[in-house]
Amino acid sequence: MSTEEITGKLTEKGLKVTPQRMAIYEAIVKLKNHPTAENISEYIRKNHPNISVGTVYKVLDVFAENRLIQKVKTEKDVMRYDAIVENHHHIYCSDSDRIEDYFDNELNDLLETYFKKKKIPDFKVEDIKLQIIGKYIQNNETLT
Amino acid sequence: MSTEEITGKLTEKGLKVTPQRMAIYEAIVKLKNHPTAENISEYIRKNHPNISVGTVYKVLDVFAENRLIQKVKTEKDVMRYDAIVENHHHIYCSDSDRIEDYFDNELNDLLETYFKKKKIPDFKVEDIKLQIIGKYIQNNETLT
DNA sequence: TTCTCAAAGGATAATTATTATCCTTTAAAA
DNA sequence: TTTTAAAGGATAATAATTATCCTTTGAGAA
Repeated sequence: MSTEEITGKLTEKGLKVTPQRMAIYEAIVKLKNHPTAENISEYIRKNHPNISVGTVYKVLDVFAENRLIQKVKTEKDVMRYDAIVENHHHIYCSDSDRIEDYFDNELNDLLETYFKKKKIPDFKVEDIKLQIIGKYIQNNETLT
Repeated sequence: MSTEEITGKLTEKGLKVTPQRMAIYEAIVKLKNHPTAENISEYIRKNHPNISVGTVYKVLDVFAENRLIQKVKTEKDVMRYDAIVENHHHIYCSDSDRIEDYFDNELNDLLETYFKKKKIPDFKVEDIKLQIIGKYIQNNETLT
């Protein structure tokens, strides 16, 4: 993602463009596996050694409020962040902290259709997210 | 849920039956809206004023490990707990901390069928949970 | 370009939920 | 009844996050 694109996203939301925000946004995009605030801090420290941890948290909050990123729910007590805000789901590995994005428009359509038919009383559905929990299988059986 | 039933659940898992565990299990069952450890502490304090907070956390962890209860993922930094371990989903209210259970076997079948057909490469699905996010609508318009 | 100032950042302290420690108590099997 | 590993209580420690408060800066106005 280019500097201009990020600048665009920020100004679009009426947010000041600062080097800190640029660096943090870039970091979330670049870091895979839905980084924590600490992952992000560590990553940006390489090129911006003087961005404080507090700032990282503040910026992440501002971004989440403005739907530039989203928070990812986990069973652990660390928050994780996702640069992708388009409708998608998450694959949780049940024996590691790996979290992958899962895109599936066919599934989205299926769910939309389903909940259009099957209403939940007194409730207006805004969004549906799947947590797909399971295990990654290494095909290492042929190796020793 | 009766004392005998709870005792049964504990012994079934090879867990010692203690007054603390009984009280905590009862509390989770009784408290709606997926209580936090603090909600539970507060609740049991009425009848068991000397159960310490540490014990509540320890017991909740033991219960979760033994699948007597489950942890509920939220975007906040407090863990919440659910006495229901059967396959079900959660409805998250987007403007309060309300979390409701959602049971729907038709939906479960639909998802099972779908993921039987549509494999995720190198991944074995163990469980699928929906987070249904939206708003409860009060029908108070006729009232003033 | 310079000025202005609300918004943003830095450093640090404070908070909050949770976990660890360590000694005491107790459930439950012998 | 005895035994003992497991469980609980009190308290301290940890770790993630939030608040504070002063300084700096982005960006619009002059």
